[in-house]
Amino acid sequence: MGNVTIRILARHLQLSAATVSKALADSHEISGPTKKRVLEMAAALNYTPNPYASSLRRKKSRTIAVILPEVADSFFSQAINGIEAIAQDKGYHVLVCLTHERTLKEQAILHEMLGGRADGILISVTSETTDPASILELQEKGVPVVFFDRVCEGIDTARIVTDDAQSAYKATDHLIRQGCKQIAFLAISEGLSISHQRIEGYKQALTAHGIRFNGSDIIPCTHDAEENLRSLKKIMRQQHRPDGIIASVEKLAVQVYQACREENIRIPEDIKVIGFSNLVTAAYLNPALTTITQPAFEMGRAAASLLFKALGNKSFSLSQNIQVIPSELQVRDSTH
Amino acid sequence: MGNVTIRILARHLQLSAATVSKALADSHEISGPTKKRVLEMAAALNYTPNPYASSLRRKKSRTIAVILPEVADSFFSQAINGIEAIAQDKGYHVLVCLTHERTLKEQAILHEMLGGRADGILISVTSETTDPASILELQEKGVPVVFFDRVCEGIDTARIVTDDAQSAYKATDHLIRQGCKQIAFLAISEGLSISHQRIEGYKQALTAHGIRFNGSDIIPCTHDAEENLRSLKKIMRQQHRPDGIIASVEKLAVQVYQACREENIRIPEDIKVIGFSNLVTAAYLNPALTTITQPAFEMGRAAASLLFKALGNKSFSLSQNIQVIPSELQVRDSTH
DNA sequence: CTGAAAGCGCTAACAA
DNA sequence: TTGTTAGCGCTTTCAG
Repeated sequence: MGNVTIRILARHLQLSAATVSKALADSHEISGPTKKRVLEMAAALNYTPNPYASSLRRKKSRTIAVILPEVADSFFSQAINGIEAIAQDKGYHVLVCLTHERTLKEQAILHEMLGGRADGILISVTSETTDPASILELQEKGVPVVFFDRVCEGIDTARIVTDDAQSAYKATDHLIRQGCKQIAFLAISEGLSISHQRIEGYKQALTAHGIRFNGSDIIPCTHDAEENLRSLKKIMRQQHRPDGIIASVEKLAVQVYQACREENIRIPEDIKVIGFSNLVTAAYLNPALTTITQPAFEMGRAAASLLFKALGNKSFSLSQNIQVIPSELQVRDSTH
Repeated sequence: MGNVTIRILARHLQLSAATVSKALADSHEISGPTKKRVLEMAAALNYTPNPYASSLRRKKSRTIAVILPEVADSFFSQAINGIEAIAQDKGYHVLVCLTHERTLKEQAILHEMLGGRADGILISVTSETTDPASILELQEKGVPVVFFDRVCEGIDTARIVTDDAQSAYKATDHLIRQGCKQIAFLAISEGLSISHQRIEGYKQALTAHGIRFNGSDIIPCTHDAEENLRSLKKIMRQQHRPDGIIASVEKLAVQVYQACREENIRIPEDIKVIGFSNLVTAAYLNPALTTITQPAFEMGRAAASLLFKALGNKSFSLSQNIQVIPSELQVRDSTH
């Protein structure tokens, strides 16, 4: 490819490769005039460094990996935006790796990271993840790992989360105050800590209002939209249909609307709905959806910032570093 | 980091590094038993290859870069999902680079790519991009570039687009048939080919129906939501308010809803609205939004597939390779 | 079928 | 302040 390398630059300048390298790195060992000459020649020959040679030599990649279940919902999209913004600012690159909610894929990706592809990892685990082994392994290798949103128990590292339990409490409390007597909670994988937290908050709110918790009000949902829709519609047709629903993730909220429409159930008259969601369109839905809005962008930024702190300062400990960024209850028509 | 390298593996196995390398690559030069021994040892020592050493040596990174304006809307999110799916399948990694709609940032990223960070590029240009120079430069270096959605004129390479002109035609035609007499077209940067195409389709539909095109019905919009909202509200307050609106990108559709609400304009009674959008919630908006739905995921997949074809076969020419994946008009209440 | 040797492009000791 | 040298970990001739 006749690529221009540091050696070629050096030859043109009658300098050594080392000098050129240092000059490009703006090292204090190099004189002003030389730096200037080097920079000019680099521009003239359109020099671009080979990042992999540098990575190999320095044993750092200036790349972070973001490992996510999927990028097709508002939360993760917004989070990526936040992460990328910080990374770009620090001169880092962002590798996006999707697990498609599969632990196996996740483990494969994590294992691969042992090779040093990324200097640090931001991860939101799959809903199946239970085994922390591959993450521990990375940590032992000295690769900092920061969890955001979906954390994995059994690993002591930084976590950026939102106040899941409290938010669920607020949501439930709100529904009860709006007159709901039987509130269904649409849950994804119970293994997931956010799921667990949200369920806890839900239970506590029930208790606080003297309502007995009924296990069958927790509706386990899947990642199969069709399947969810079927179960939701079935619930809507029941004798004792719930009069309130909490959708613990964005997709489920949309599916509730769909189920209600297909079964001719009116929101909020027949059933009140609240969703954990970052939909920009929440206010314009029919009816406007009451949401627990998560600070996705901020969580992304916070997670990345923390990771870069760890990257910049080897003695900085991520351990026990838990940041809780509160979500916001935005009351709209679906719970009137 | 006491990392286990091919040399260490070799020492443990009493083999040479070359043999181990070949065995790991499943080379036909290596005997079955040896391969097996190597693989077992690799697993036992938890060997993970250093991707950068390999990249440096082979001059390919098994990485593609996706360069996008932003990832915060449904179209690009879905596209990334499609791209990542294919890339993962091919054993490639995906670097996501955001330009934040800035040409300068875009050029910097593109220029950096000359260093060989990625083997191929998928790009959807910013709305400001006019200068194809940095992209040409990459092509000259032999880095395949595939455009998707937002293409840049003046460069001969593969493009995955949707039928922008036709879609806009259909949208306009639909509004006219629904009785609209004055249709406003909310445009983003006119330099952008998709914008241009869509405006063309709009004009043609007007002409086909014998309606005179009025330049002031093209409303230029920005990336500043506040600003757009202000201009939209101003339009809503006009004497001769349009009775139909085409939002040429997703964000603008949402802003129209907002403006209408704040100005007490009823959709579809006072004004009919249609949006280019991939919102999963379109059907549940108030009123349900008539959309031109783009095949985002498919476009992502198609773009990635094409790129990998070029990557896999150096003699495969991306030139003149234009794939048009049609969008779909989904009629809903906002144009009734 | 296996191994020795060279080198991808860069950087970091160390010497001058 | 600049240069020499070695080597990051891997792959690829080429020789055995």
